[in-house]
Amino acid sequence: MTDIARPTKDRLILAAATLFRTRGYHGVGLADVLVEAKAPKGSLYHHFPNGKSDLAIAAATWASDEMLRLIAASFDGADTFKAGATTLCYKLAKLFDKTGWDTCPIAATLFEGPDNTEMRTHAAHIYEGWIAEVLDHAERLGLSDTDAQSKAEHLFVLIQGGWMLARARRNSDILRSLADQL
Amino acid sequence: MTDIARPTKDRLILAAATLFRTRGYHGVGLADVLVEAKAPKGSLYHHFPNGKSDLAIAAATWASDEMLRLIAASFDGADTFKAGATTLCYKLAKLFDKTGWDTCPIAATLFEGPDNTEMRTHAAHIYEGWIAEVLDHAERLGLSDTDAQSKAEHLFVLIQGGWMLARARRNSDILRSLADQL
DNA sequence: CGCACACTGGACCAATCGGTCTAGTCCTGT
DNA sequence: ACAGGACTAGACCGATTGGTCCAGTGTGCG
Repeated sequence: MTDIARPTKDRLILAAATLFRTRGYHGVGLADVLVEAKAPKGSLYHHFPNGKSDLAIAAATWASDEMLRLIAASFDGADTFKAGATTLCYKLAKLFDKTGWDTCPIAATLFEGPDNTEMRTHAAHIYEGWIAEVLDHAERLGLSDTDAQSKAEHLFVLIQGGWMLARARRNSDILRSLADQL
Repeated sequence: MTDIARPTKDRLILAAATLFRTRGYHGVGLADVLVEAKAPKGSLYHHFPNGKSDLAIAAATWASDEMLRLIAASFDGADTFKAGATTLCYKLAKLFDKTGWDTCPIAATLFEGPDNTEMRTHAAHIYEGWIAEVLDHAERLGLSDTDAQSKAEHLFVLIQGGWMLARARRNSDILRSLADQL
């Protein structure tokens, strides 16, 4: 609730994002997070009064912000939609190789949690945010409204599905070939 | 190990498949499965000596077989690859509406589990099986080898990503529009 | 100085986790 | 009839789970 994010809080979010991404919401115990973040339990419940679910939402939001930056960085210097999309796919392939074989952080963190409605709507909100970001760039690059919406959704679908196949194969090649399908 | 699958074993597999699909491997306790399957714990460990992980693999295999049947049913009466793929997408959309908003059963069951190498390789094997099944139909319908491989992978990616977006939106429309992208 | 408050540290808790074990029941072949 | 294995039934176990609680600690402000 304070204006400045504190180191401990950040460490918790980062640790949670990393762990949830690789092992899923239920697959990670608070103990794991606390060890990874080098923080005591008291701190966790100070910063996130609702405990694990609060932490999950914060972690997912953080991961989403990273993705939005990645999208922006890919499309900002692009002349065409396809060029931007291709750059994004290649950046994601690189990220995949670097971070290893994890799931989409949002799906791992929010979809799988308790029936918690808040989590699911937050996940949907995040995904629509990604599509909206792509859509903005698509329109800026000259696509018609309906075409832009369709293209943005299509890119989202390709990336999600491609990431999953890359994960199963432990090989990022498929991600790089995604742009050919646009 | 017997030749005939017994009702109790089937009930366990079915219950596990359903629960893992909706809440993920770690999100489901054995107690949940046993209640759903109306079976005691002794039966579970009789049929699946390695417990939860055995059960997960059996559930994933069962789910995969269902998917293979769905693919076959979609392509068997089709004249073109695109027609078969379209039918498959529509069948999946119907399935989505019927079963509700779950994840891909394989991903939910096997990806998220313990570091267990067996589980992950089994998941990869299952996915390649789906792609191979589509690939067979693609070649039968006249596509060249390389084209067929690419098309089969592309369809897999579209379906996985589309299902995820459908889940977030709780709306299967996107699945029906997938075939336009082929 | 000393008060207030944000934050840390970790002991502690009930509940639940996956898994083990054994006694009992059922069915089948002889 | 009876032996023996397949299967059921559930009590029980130690470990771990998410969560609570409070005594301390540091720091900034009066």
